[in-house]
Amino acid sequence: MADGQVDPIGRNRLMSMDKHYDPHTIEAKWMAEWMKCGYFHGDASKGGEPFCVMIPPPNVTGILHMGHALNNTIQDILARWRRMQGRNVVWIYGTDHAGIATQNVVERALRKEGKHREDLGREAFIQRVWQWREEYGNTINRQLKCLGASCDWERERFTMDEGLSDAVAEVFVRLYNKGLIYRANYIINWCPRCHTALSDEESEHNDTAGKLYYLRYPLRTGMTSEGKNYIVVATTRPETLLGDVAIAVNPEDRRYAGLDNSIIELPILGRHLTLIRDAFVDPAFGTGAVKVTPAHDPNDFDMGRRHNLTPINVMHGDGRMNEAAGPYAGLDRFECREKIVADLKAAGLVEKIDNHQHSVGHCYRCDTVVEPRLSPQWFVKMKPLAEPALAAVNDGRIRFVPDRWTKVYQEWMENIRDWCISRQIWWGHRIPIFYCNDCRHEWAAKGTPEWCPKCGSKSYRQDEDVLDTWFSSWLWPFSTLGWPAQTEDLKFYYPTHDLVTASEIIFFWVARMIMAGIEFAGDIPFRTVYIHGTVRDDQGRKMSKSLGNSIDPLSIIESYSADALRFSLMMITATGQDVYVSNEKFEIGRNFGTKLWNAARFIQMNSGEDTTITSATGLELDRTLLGADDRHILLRLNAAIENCNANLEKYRFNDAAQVLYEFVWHQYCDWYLEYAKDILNGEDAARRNQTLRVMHWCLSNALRLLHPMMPFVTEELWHAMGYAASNGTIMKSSWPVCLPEDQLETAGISPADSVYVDAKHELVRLGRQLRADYGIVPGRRIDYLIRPDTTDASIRLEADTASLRASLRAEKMTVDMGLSTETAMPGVLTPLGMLYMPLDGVIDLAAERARLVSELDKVNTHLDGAARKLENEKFISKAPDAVVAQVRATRDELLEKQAKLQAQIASLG
RNA sequence: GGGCGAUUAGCUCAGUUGGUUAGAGCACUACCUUGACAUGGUAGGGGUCACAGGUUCGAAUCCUGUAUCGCCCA
Repeated sequence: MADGQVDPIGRNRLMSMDKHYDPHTIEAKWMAEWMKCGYFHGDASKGGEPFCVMIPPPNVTGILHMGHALNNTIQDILARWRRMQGRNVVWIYGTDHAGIATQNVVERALRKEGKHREDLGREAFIQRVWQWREEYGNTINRQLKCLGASCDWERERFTMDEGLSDAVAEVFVRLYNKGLIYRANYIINWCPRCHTALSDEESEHNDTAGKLYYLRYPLRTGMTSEGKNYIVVATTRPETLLGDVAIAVNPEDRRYAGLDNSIIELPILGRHLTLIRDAFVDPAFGTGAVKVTPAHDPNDFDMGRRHNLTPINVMHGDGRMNEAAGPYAGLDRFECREKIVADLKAAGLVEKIDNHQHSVGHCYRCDTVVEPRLSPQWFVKMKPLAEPALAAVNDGRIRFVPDRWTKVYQEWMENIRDWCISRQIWWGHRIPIFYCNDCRHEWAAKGTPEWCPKCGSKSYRQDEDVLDTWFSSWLWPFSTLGWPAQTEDLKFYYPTHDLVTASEIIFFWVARMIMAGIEFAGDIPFRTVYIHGTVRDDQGRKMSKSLGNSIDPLSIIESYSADALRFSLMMITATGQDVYVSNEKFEIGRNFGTKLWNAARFIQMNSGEDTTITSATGLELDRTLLGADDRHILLRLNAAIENCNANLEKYRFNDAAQVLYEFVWHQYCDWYLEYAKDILNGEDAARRNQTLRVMHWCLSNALRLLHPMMPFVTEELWHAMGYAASNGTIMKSSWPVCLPEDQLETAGISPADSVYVDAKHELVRLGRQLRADYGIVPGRRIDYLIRPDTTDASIRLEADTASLRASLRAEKMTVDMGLSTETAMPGVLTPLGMLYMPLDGVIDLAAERARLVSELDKVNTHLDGAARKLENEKFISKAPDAVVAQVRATRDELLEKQAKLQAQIASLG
């Protein structure tokens, strides 16, 4: 509003609108207004048809990046669209506590004070994290509001909330009692920096340039087939040799025959190793002999178990070598590697060192090289949970969009491995396992037990570890709705509808939610999983802090508006494909917003004070007052509504955006408003009034269709144009539906109108081209002659001469079927007939002929193609009749064109 | 090593079960300050659909192979 006030009644229409839409104050104003009015709030008790979306909870340490902008724009479109369709919508927002990441952040802050978390102790440290969360943990919440996200902010949840923590404990106890949670000494991914175990999914494998060291292990007894008194093993991590317990070769490998009982000496430490034979060893890799270090390599761990070997752990949790490393104790693992290689070289035990590209696990939170480590951890047995979750996708109860992700999911589910859920950190849900100090009993319980359930002792302790953050996230779809209590919300909104997320967390999150939903809430957590692409820079690189190629969505909002950000993202993001963004791409949305704004401004300038015209609730049509373009734009609007809906139903947001862009800009603004100018400036008040009604009707529908993508400018215009009179907000307006057949019929609107006007537009374009070809300055008014092909065309064109004159800037427009051109003049073939431009001056016959001949060439080429097809008997007999008929029609049309062009060329003499 | 995806105009991408003359936005060229909009208008130029085979009356579209790039898993 001009005065910056919200006008709930909507009659306070803009008297003057700026040429340029200024989003800043307007966006903030409407977000505040919507929240104040509670429009985003979902209430189960109001019933109706539910629609529920769960936000992928952003990390509490997170700030909004382009990936969030894309992800949440899509969710917001779904939420706003369904809300306008009358569904009872709730979009749940919240954050997860991001155990490792958050602890890292707070530890970093402590370090600046020269402190370590151990200095504070567990309780005080956790207090400190809560404090941090209070202060900084709300950033993304504010940022999402800048984006316009219509989350139900009243329901904000946090994975460390009391309710969600209760759900976590409940689930742990149930699984434990069911025998699906177990503790085992197992080789896991260990982050020496974060000092904790990681799940397989949290260890990211990157191709890394490393070295392959070929080391000689002396033989105490025996000799290789080549007569050597040592065995050469290849390894990428020589420091782990300190933990070697054997040498392994493939059972089929002839090279090492006869060495089975030999004694092999471990370099440096001098330990005696034996040779084992295991099919796991690839004879083609390295020398075909590998060192076996069960405490430091998952494959070696498995081999060790198969051969009853005792693992030797040579490293501390922080990546330094321990006492078992002998002379290297205390060294960091990478220092140790250098030192050990130097020592081996000095001892003549290094055969060679090759460059070697290999895949190395890195901590997904801090990028430190992960160290496989043997340690006692808690695991969830996944097979029993995976089976029903796999079935839910296989039988179509849950659908992935795009479909190809189904296979990725199936693959992972079918080969699922147990989930390591314990983390050796402090920030998170502490594992609810208790150990009795007296009778050694171990049990799982919610809350704080009073005594040991077995012996009654009050002396017990709780497990020190906390749970993986995903152990709370996998419960998100129902824990946020109150589970384990059977709340009204849970009954009404669960199962939820659409889950919108990125492919990176299909395993981490999506798959596990499906398992948890079925296991604990008794039903699938959602019906559709829409997987969108990754946001990349304009060179296709992932956006990252280290590359410095990130584009901050807030700076885009600042310079282009949230609507522009949202609409641009939708325009350029093909379903499920990665999206390349650059600053300039956001001009699409900004320019479109300006176009929309100015269209509205134009209408408003022409509307006067008659508020009945501007009603958005119904359209009165009088067939005697409708021109062809009025009828045409109403048909186009119907098509836009239909296509927009169809595309939204299919999650084809870019197509939906394109449909609206095309309708508003190219149909409504380029053609319809231009056509309307003539009527608006005309004398016929009734006609003027009818056209204004159509103009408003189309705009009000376009605003509603656009609202899910561009919530702010559409709401502003909704009020500015007076459409808010009945309901106060576009959010509560009804989602557009097509004008029904009978109303179209009553108004005399038929598909033929659409065909005719499209043809007329083509005629106008060709007429303008003729002007341009002859260098007629835009301001000059000239005459045109049309010789229509058919009586129908003639009648329609006859009735339309005013509009044709206006679009072609013509002085006189003659429509005459019997037109004969005695004098040579420029002419062009149009879908409705020949269009001539009689010029006062002499025409350039040669140039005109060349123009027509080139046109004729094109026609001939296509004619040849069509003719060739029709001469082909196989085509006639095998192609569907409809296709053959189509080609015949095309051929006939081209023949007609050919004849006309030849006649025109002949007329030039 | 296994799987998935991509390769179409200078750039970024559409092209939905094979069927008129392969589309859009940006960029480019020319003209235009016209009473909504220069964040604009009008018109225009620009593509051997990565390559090689195959299936078909007909292939950007289906199949096989090759190349390049990217992602996931091991």
